[in-house]
Amino acid sequence: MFFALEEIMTRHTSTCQNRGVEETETNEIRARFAPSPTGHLHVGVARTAILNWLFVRHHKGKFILRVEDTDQARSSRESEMKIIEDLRQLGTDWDEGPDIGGQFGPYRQTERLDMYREVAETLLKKGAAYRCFLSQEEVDSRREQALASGESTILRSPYRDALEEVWQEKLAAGEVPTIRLKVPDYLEEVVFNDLIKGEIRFKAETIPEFVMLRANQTPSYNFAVSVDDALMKISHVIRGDDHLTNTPKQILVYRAMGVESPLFAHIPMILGADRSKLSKRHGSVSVGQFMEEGYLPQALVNFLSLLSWSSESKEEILSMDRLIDEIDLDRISSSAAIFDRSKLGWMNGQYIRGMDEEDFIRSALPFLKKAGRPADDSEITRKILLSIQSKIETLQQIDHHVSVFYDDDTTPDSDADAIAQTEESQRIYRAFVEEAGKVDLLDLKGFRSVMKNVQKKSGVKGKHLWMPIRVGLTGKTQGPDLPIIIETLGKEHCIKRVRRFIQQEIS
RNA sequence: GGCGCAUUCGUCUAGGGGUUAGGACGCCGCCCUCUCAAGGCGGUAACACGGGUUCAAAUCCCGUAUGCGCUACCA
Repeated sequence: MFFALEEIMTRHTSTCQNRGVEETETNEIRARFAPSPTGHLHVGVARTAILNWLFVRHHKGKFILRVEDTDQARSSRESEMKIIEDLRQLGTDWDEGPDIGGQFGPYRQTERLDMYREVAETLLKKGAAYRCFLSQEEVDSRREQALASGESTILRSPYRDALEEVWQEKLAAGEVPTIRLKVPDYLEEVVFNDLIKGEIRFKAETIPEFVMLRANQTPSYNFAVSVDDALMKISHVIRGDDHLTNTPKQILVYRAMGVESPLFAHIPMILGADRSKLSKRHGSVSVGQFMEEGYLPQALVNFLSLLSWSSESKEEILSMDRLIDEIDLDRISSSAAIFDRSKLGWMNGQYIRGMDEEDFIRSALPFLKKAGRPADDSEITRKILLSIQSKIETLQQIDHHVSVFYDDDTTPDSDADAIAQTEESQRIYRAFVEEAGKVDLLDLKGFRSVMKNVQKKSGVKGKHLWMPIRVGLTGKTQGPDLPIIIETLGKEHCIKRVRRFIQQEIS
């Protein structure tokens, strides 16, 4: 499970030098998703995962899941499990990962610590990195000074070109250095061609000589990422554009290792309604939360993939297969997108309405149960659910729309009450109670004949007859079709509900 | 402060030298209808600003403004 480092690096180096020849062999598309297990799966991060996954499946490559857990304080195994669960829920799968292993494992950074140390050591020997004995405090104060005097805040450590005696002495004295990357003296700029943003250039003096290995011997993010991507033979790095300025640092690590850089694609960020970074302040942000609120995985995936990407067909409701088929880095725009909840709602509604009966019932039942209603899959329950399928945007809204079937004593809306109080309505209600009392069974047929008689007695017809009845039966001016309500309520409940609106006659 | 990225209807976006600047969400109206939805039809609304280049600029170039990101021994 653990390759000799030199061997891996030589292999990489040689493939990159003999490109033409080895091309076919090393041409495999390999992309990765590398979350840090410090919480739930944020939709912005999920979007990155989805894009990577779609891209890989489109190109018939390999998708790698790697856990970046070097931040010991914030990482947890629970979080890792939750993230994996959410990824599965969204429909993504991976070919290599911490849970299933793979050729280039291990896939947790904390299990790769030896590799980072080895690479750091190698880079030290090659002169591509150096030991820095600056303390955290010294680094901070240098930065403050630079800021105050208006100079560049890019740190150039005094130990960068220190003589061997100097650092040997420090080492002997028991001081533990960090290992910093050396930006080569001859380097003028780092240029790369981002697959989405185009050509990006950084002047060498603006690239910090960042810490690769901390004093506690753990790798920093930029270092670990580069080492892992190189060793795992990642061909395409697709990630948020907040990493754009990290890229030159990482490119320098690849060069120091003598490894060819992967291709980069920096996708635009997802923002909240106020154009700031999408966070809890903007409402739900984790995939888990959206699932709990009754959003469908496929709708979320579809919606997320349409943020900054568009199908050439201009269609918007796209199945997983179509997304895989049509995904194209060239069609990803380069500006940030705002997370529009109302459009997500609409799209989720589209998916809900598009479900066949069985699918819908199966997905709806748990939410009915969660709402404390009898979730028994009986014929009547199915009818109730189906009657509101076109009214909801999320499964969670089932409870709200379904209450009319279960609650006899809801307090009427004010506009409903106003309708119930009219003299005409009162006439209708009295006639209804009287007529309904006469029939044995208030099923659909019974209801129709009762209403015919009510119409005759009250002299009211059309919507002036039906709306008061709706209000009398439900306490609301809107809701599911009346027939299904009658059918599920039955005679007793119908009479009971209407009766409570009848005022005592004063005379 | 430095560096980097971005800027087309309120939002997601198409279009990338010649278009009545297209679609979707939202919103408004109409139709359907016992109601609300759904569905159908229609309407509202945009090229940040200033300079160039060009016969012609939303589109190419340069500036400005604004927003965002990075600037840690966080990721």
